[in-house]
Amino acid sequence: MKDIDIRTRLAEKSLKVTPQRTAILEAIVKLNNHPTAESIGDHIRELHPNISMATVYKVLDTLVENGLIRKVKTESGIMRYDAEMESHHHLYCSDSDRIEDYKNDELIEMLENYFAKKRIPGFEIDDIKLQIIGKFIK
Amino acid sequence: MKDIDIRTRLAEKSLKVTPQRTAILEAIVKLNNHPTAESIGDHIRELHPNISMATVYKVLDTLVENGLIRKVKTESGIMRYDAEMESHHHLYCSDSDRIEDYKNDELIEMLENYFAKKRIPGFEIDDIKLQIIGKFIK
DNA sequence: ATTATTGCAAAGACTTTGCAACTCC
DNA sequence: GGAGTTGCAAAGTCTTTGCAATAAT
Repeated sequence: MKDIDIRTRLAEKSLKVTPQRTAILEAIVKLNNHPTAESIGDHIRELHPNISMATVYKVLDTLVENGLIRKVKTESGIMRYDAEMESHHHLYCSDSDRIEDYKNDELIEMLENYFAKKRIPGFEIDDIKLQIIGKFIK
Repeated sequence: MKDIDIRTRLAEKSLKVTPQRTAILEAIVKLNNHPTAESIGDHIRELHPNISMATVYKVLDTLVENGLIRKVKTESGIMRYDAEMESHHHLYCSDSDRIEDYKNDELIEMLENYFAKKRIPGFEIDDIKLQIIGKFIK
């Protein structure tokens, strides 16, 4: 995602294109590691030394509300953010705080087929997320 | 799980059987609703008016460490607790903070079979958790 | 008797809010 | 120009920590 795309994506949502917003969205895309608010702030502060964490949080909320990024929940309760908006799952390292995206259309399809046949009584499914916990091996 | 069982389960882990611990473990089992630390505290305070939240948190940590309960992560970042230790998944209500257990051995087996065949390169799976998001219908 | 646990108060981590100054459209 | 956004400081929420008093084995 290029700089121009980032500005476009903000504008498409009728969001004012500010340096803080472009920097934050760009950071999440570039870091590509499900960063925390804190690490986004640290990264941005190299170019925008004056950005405040309040702004980071406000912008993150705005981006989530507008469907430009997603929150990723963690065991520790610290929120992390992800610019990948397509349906995908997550690999969680059981030894560290590493989280990687895991895309697998076949798996998504298998689950959709399964739940199309086997309904859950009293429940209407919107989305399914897999948390795959394990170890990254070299 | 009866009172005697709760005391036994604590003792089996070489944990001292205190009124606070039995009350907290009993509350999680009885509430059966993935309570937060706060709602556990509120529930217990009816019988133990003096229990402190610090104790609630310490006991919850101890119970998690000893495998007697589990933490359930939520979108909001507030931790919730679950006394169900068998492998199971969760139904998350997209309109409220309701979370229900979802047990389905067939589904677990299907996923195990799938990942037995289809490995994830560079990753060794320990556990898989499904978060099924949707709406409870009456 | 020994060791672990409790409760209090205080601190900590992460996040949100109020508001005046400032920016973008 | 006007509505929306930023940054600061302060407050809020949830959770953890230190430590003396207390309770369990």
